[in-house]
This record gives sequence, structure tokens and C-alpha cells, in this order.
Amino acid sequence: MNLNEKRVLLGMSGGTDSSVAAILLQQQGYEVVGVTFRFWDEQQDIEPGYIQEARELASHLNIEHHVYDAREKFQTEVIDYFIAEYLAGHTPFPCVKCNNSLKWKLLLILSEEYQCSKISTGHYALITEQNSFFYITEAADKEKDQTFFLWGLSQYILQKTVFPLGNFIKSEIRKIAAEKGFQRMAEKKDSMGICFCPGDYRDFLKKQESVKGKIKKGNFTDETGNFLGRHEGYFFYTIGQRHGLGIHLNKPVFVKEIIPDSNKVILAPIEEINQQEIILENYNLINQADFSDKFDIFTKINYRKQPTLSRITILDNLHLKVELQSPVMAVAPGQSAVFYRDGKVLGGGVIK
RNA sequence: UGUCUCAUGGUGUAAUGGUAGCACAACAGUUUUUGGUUCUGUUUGUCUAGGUUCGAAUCCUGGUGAGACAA
Repeated sequence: MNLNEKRVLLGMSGGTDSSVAAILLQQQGYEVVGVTFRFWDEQQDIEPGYIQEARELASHLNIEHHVYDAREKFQTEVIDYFIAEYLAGHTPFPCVKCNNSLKWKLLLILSEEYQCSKISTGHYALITEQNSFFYITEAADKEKDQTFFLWGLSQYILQKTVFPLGNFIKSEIRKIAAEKGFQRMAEKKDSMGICFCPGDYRDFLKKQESVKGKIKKGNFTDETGNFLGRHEGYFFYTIGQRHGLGIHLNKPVFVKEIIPDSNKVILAPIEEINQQEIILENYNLINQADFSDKFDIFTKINYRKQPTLSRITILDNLHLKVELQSPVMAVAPGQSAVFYRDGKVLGGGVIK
């Protein structure tokens, strides 16, 4: 295959970040090819506005632009997964699932189709190379750092990936957009929430045909099985949840465990829901030599939480054990645990 | 039936005759490319009818209700 060294395929969402990424890549001398994925639309038949915005921007910057309709793949890889996970009593992480099983795979395939040697996105992250290994590395903007979502990318992908935003902070990115004359782009609000499920995920679940027949009220109990109240259906709750239980015990209680088989949700006071050992599955480690029997790895189980010093043990091809030096709360199956050291992502996995 | 104790938001409780406060829940906002967490704010109350007092959740009387003891 003949790939052009200076051609880069950039995922363009139509938002501020990926738009400025296009500008920065051009400044770095890349020939940018833009692709906008159509993952999910509120209205099926109308071309959504973000596609038009991306197309206009590409035209302004004089770059080649493609639209890729990935709606069917997104449905099976992300939305169906999302629903199945909740029905299994887990807490899905759709953004990680999308990155791992869809977005980057498509970027890779399309990059070859368009003869691009590099892949790029508007993520706030960096890539560093060390001992011939490529590591996702924390961005300069610690507030916006998105490395937590990218732990699953393979070496083959990382070696081809460029993150032009990693050395900038958000306000600088907005400034660049404004300076280049994209005022409206500069003022766009940050995206937030799950892209296919604006608002409360519970409302989304209630609308799904595959879920409707399964909504059954059940019992809240304490850890010893004592009845505490009634709930609306186990998959409307998530580990660590405190509010919205419709139950008052004169002290705060949190969801500790969800048992789909008996439609039971177990509640406990905060000190009972902390955990110091986590089992991960479907892990991805960049270099196993990074891991020792010492507590020298920082593990994050939420992208905004402080990392916790920990020790990682490989159990088998699928499973890892994470021992934490201090307990963390709301460890929910389906969520990600990500390992860091010196700002580098050493790997991660899905909480079992 | 007799004696005693108690009655404050949705729940649990605090306030010596002087601004009815706290916790939990609920609601709203904040934060956020996941869920949850956090943070901020808001709503809601003195069982009832009288009396004493400048002033009553607080003291007095009746009623209603709950609990304990007695039988």
C-alpha cells in the first residue's frame, strides 16, 4: 500500500476542537483529509447540522472532506452494548466502547483508503515514544485531559496517531479559532453527556423496545437482606448512586450492588461501598515490563477523580487484579480503570 | 378501664417563655465527551380548641392520636 507520508486523516465532528486540530495540522505541514462520522442522529432523515459545519470548515481550509455513515455500526457496537450492559446490571462506558471498537477502527480503515499515513483527532492528549513503545500521554490542559477514554488503542494505531491539541489549553484553542475567523466555532459550547442519549439515560432506556417489557419494580435491601423499600427496576440504578432512590433512612445510603436475577438493589452506608481490590477484564497493557510487584502505578476509575497508588497483577490473558493503596468508592462493573505513571497511560481495562 | 410519657417539614430530631435549626429525602443549578459521586441553592413543619403572657413549640385546661406500665 502506498501511503502519503504527509497526508493525515482527521476525524472532524464539527466542533471547536477538531476544527482547530485541522488548522494546527495544516500549520505543521500536513495535508489534511477530513472525515465526519455520522454515528447517530436525532432525526433519521435529515442531515444533521454538524456535518454541514464540518463540510463548510473543510471547504474554508481547502481540505478534502468525506462523510461516513456509521449509524448501523454505531447501533450494534455502542447502543446495543449500552442497553445490554444496563440489563446485565452493569454501568456501561459508551465513549470508551466507541473509541475501542468503532471510531479508531474506522479511522484506520479509511486512512488507508485515502492514502493517509497518519490518523488524528481533536482529543486533548499527547503521544510519546519510549523504548519503541507508544504511550498516550496527558495533555497540557489537565482540566480537559481525555487520556482516560483512550486506554484501549493498539500500538499499531498509536504509532500512526497525531494529537495536535495536546500542548494547548482550551482557551488557547478557542482563541485560535477566533483568530482564524471562525468566531462561531470559537464560542461553541463543549459537548457533554452521551451523544446518543441527551439527558437522563433512564429516559433513553425506557424508550427502547428491548427494555420496555423488562421494567419491573423490585426491592431495595441492606447488606443482610432486610427490606428497605421499593425500586423502579434494577437497571435504573448504578453503583455508588445516592440520590433518586426515593428512600430516606436519615443517613445517606448508596447503591452497593445490583443483582439482576432477583431484581434486587442493595444499599449501604458510604463506608461499606468502598473497595480496595478490583478485577479487570479485556485489559490492554502497552508494555508488561512497566508493571512490577510494587505499588507504583496510579489507577484512575473516573476521569475526574484523583488517581490512587496501586499494584497490578496479571491473572490470565483476560484478567488483571488491581490492589489499591487506599479504598475508592463506586467501583462499577463496566466502567474503566486506567493506569498512569509519569503522565503516561500504561494501560487499562474494564471493571468486572 | 386506671396511671404515666409523648405529639415539631415527607422521615428522624433540636430549640431554658424571645428569629423554629440540623440531618436524611425531594427539587433546581453547577461540574462533565460515560454512569455515579461532589458542590451550591430552594421548597415543605410546631396535632386540635381554648387560656395565661408584651411575647407560647415551650406554661395551663379540654379534645384527638401514639406508646409504656397496671389490671
